[in-house]
Amino acid sequence: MSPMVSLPLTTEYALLGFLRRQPMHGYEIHRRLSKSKGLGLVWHVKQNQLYAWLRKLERKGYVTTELELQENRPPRKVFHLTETGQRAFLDWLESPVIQPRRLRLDFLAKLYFAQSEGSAVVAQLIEKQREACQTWLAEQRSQAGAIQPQRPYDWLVHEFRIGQIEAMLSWLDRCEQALLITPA
Amino acid sequence: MSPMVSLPLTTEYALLGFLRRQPMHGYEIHRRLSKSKGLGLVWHVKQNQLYAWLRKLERKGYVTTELELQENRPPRKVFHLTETGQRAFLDWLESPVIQPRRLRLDFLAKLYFAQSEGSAVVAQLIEKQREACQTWLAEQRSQAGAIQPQRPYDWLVHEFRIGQIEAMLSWLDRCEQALLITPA
DNA sequence: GGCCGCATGTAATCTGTTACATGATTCT
DNA sequence: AGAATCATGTAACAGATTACATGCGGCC
Repeated sequence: MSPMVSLPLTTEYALLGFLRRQPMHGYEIHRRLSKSKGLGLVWHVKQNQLYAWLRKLERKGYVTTELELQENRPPRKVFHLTETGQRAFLDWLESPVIQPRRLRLDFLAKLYFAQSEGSAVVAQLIEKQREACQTWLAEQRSQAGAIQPQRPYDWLVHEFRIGQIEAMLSWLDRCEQALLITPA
Repeated sequence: MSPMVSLPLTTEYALLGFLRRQPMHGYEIHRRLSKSKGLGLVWHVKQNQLYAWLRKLERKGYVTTELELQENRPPRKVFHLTETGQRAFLDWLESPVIQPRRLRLDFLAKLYFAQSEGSAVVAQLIEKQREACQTWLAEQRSQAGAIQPQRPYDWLVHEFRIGQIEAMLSWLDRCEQALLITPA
């Protein structure tokens, strides 16, 4: 079902997503992420950590490197996505996030890359995530309902989560409208 | 303004909050946090990390320890809050969180401990946090408004944040009603 | 002359997780 | 007999952050 080798973090998948569009060197990836547009709005990486991740992706076989020599400039290490890397990325891209707090970074990153894959991928991602949100919502509502009135704090904790998830659900509707009803 | 010695994490302040109510040993703190009631709903700590933090708090002078010997049981290391520790805790308790994502853990923890300090503290904490939320909201709205229609993704990112912050604001109203209008 | 951009990295430090160690007692 | 509870910890590893290193070229 899921890939053998586990990459727990979004960060690494997001790097694969960048390399899927076109082979790139680390500095260039960092330059793009530093703009506050697109994924740069959501995801911030320190330069040296970026290089560390790229080396790790190479070690794991998700990318290969090619040295591009330049005159009067340091050589570039250009990273290319492998078949394995592509499969890992697409598996990640198509699965919804499994914790509400993961919407803020992980889901927004998935949505960003899904746009390049066409509206069918976007539509499916949104729909799967909506289902996950509805499951969380039902769970939190049932827990909130089971709380005795002597425990207002416990009730408020669940109410907080319920409010956040409800906001996610109506935002997912907005996503559909903005990305699917009006095709760019 | 803020305390000299920096404790960046909530976790440590929350420990101070526990010890403010009564001196306690590590195992007991862990036992209470393991119940899914009160702060245990929000904050989960691994046992060995808990011990690590308590040692750190002692090193920093926020707590002192006293060994409580028992028959047929391992001795307990009982932690007492110092003056310094108390001041650090109260400073933390009264300040709102400065990033929206900090509501989920940090603010809920502050609110939990504020309850023991009386309704004036609760009321002030909620009010300060409301103001912070309104500032964030205005900021996100102005950024969302400045986006060109060719960039629906960027707009959605801000819309996501706006929705989350709005939900926080109406939840803060619910907090006032649940904790202040109907006094426990 | 000094700083910024290009392009890559190493080293040290901090925080957190996992797994393991101890050793007595009480529960099943 | 084996597991769970009490009570504390160590050791090893994973992740991220900070600071520092290199070395050339162009700009002010």
